[in-house]
Amino acid sequence: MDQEPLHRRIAGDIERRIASGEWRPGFRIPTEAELTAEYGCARMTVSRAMSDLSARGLVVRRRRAGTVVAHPPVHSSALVSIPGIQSEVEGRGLAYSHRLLGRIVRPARADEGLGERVIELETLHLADDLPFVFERRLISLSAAPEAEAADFTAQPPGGWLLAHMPWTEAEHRISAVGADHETAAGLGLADGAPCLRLERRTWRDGQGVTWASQIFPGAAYDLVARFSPTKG
Amino acid sequence: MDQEPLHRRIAGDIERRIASGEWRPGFRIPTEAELTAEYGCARMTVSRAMSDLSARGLVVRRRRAGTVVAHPPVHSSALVSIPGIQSEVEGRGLAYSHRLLGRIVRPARADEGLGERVIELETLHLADDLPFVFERRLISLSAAPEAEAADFTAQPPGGWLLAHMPWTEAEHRISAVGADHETAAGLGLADGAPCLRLERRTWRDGQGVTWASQIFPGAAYDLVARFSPTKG
DNA sequence: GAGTGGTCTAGACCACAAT
DNA sequence: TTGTGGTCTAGACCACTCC
Repeated sequence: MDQEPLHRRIAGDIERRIASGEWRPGFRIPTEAELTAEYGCARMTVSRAMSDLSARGLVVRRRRAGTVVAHPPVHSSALVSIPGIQSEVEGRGLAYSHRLLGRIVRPARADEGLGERVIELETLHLADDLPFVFERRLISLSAAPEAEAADFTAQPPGGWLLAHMPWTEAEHRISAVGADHETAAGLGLADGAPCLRLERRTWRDGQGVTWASQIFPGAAYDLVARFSPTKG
Repeated sequence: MDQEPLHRRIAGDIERRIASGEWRPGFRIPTEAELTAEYGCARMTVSRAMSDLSARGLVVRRRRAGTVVAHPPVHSSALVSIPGIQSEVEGRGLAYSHRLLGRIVRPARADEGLGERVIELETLHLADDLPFVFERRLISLSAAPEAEAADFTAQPPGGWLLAHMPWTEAEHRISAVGADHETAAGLGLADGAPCLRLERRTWRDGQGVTWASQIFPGAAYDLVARFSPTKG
């Protein structure tokens, strides 16, 4: 009967009226006192429902002014799923494999933000033995000294890092580039073919751990982002 | 002194210990009862702090088992900011303008999911009078009949829609493409130059409203996504 | 069975902003 | 001034699930 908590029922009722267009952006929602009376519950229960809606950006609450339905964002944000390559490949029902193309250890440049020494790796990721992603990666040996002894032919760098150095902060940059000669050769494309580049930087406790540039053939790959203000 | 609510101070304290690595993934956090004693407050206050952390994915809570620090996601998601072009341009301190290059009204194709008739628009967006984005857009005249009479030379289609048909659901697709001849001409690029394509579909209450394909010069544009499990 | 989180109550005081 | 949300209390009962 009563599985759904009351605060979620209240939030859901309001959400439905917003989604259906019955309550348009700018519409002033009943006050907590009114909703408390309507549902016959304590004010804190209504308050929790409204706080949840507010946290999800569906409504805007201001003291004295009351609660109004939010306007859809001009600068909208959407959750984009940043794929782990291996799980991405396997999720498509293909066999994942990888080849380590290059590995050197060298001093880090100051602008790399990765400490004193880095290991520099080039990896080709394959799906059913066909090239899928060309990856260049730097790993900070200050942050992850164990990386110097790791066998990156057995485990790709991304997987190794996930297991050994979980990050606490990440930044991704998505851009379009033409494949340079080396990348084009690795992926079997024409020089200059449009590719999606995903750059990823991660930190652990403020210290730079790794930088990676992953290049996907443009024709074969999409990032999809969904945003639904009414569905979290 | 006491501006910060107690529940946020509690959440912040815990967050800091997770971010610093003091409490690693899997670590079992003190129970609500223990935290209640530690902070000398009511249990609901602690509960709210922990619920917030849980909603943000920093911790996982299970009855009887207690609350543990969450493992970082394998398949991570990040919030990517999807720009409104005008605000993007103005945010860079440049002057925004636009030119309507084409406009026709025609029957919709079934696979477009936009009702019976659509208006098809081609718009060039400029920053300081230099081409910045080439946009192709379809607007459903079933969902937005007023669009047929709108003056899209005065207001760009995106801005008009935001004002007249706020969406409730959106999907974005990010990919890399080579500029076709028309796009290249519009943006002043060589044919086939790598570009970032942002496709956007929006719905209002389940009904398709618009589809847009916005093409950014690859060299001039990045989408940035940040993810920080410790900072929301 | 007992420890844990999930929800809810019926109050209270305070901060803020519109009037 | 006063209406509104923001926070907090000190309890309570319940639902899980591990032991």
